[in-house]
Amino acid sequence: MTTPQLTKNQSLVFDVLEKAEGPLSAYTILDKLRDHGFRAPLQVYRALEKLLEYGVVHRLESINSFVACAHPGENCHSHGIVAFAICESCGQVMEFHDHEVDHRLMAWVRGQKFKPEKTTIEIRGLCEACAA
Amino acid sequence: MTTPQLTKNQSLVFDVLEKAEGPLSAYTILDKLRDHGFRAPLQVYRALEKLLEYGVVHRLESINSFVACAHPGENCHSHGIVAFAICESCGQVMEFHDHEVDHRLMAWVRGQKFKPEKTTIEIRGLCEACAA
DNA sequence: CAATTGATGTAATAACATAACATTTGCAAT
DNA sequence: ATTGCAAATGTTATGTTATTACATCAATTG
Repeated sequence: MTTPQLTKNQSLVFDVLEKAEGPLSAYTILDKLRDHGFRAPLQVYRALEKLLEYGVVHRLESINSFVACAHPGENCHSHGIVAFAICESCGQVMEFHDHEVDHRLMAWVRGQKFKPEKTTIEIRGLCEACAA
Repeated sequence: MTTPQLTKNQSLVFDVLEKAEGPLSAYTILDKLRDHGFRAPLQVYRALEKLLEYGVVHRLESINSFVACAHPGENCHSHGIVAFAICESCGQVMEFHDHEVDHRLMAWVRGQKFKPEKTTIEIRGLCEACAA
């Protein structure tokens, strides 16, 4: 499954996220795109919806923000569950994957006959630089 | 660390959550407590803040809702990372703990010298009954 | 060209959360 | 008992995040 050609709005939103230092809220993205004609939140949310679907952007549930996938070119959906470490001081996000974690979680849900659709793993804390 | 005596508002909020079938939003809790004199969101959020601190209530980040801890009497904070399976159809929540998952995640953050404060693991999908 | 589909534009509103400030309550120290 | 403090509460207003509803536009296809 490859990423389709992005539309104009999708490209604009994606570019903003890619150039950002860290995660951005939808409204922050909106503000950054006012000059490009964006006027309403929905323009951002609709683009984000597609970008999430394509796996090129992640949503950070615990901080209501969005971040470009750390694996440009690859399809993140194929890496198993994505985990994030989010620095509460500087906002920097580290993305990682751990197959053993995936395996344990999936073993648990299988035991419950639970059918997983979307899994969130987010660790909030302080990055090395900020903890010092 | 034992749970202190709850205040009036804290007790009211906690009782609502305990009697609920599943997670509730802060505003749903507010509505259920109008008869008991609640008028403003802050009354709910302030109580929730304490209940979260005491570990008797959990916040589900991915659905902006709150749920009573599944281990009444025990202190949930001592169980390590709490994970949730949330049924998107019926809203039911299952709470579980997996020490191996904790171990893997903590090993990863240690490697990054990241200092974790709060970790979220939420699996959304369909429970056995709803998947049928 | 008509019909369908997906993308976009716009306004309004819903849902979630906090800031700021005033007041009250519980309780320890004197 | 009274003072002083910390925690809890009450209230209004506002800030932030997300969606509904409806109109329009563009590309594709039968």
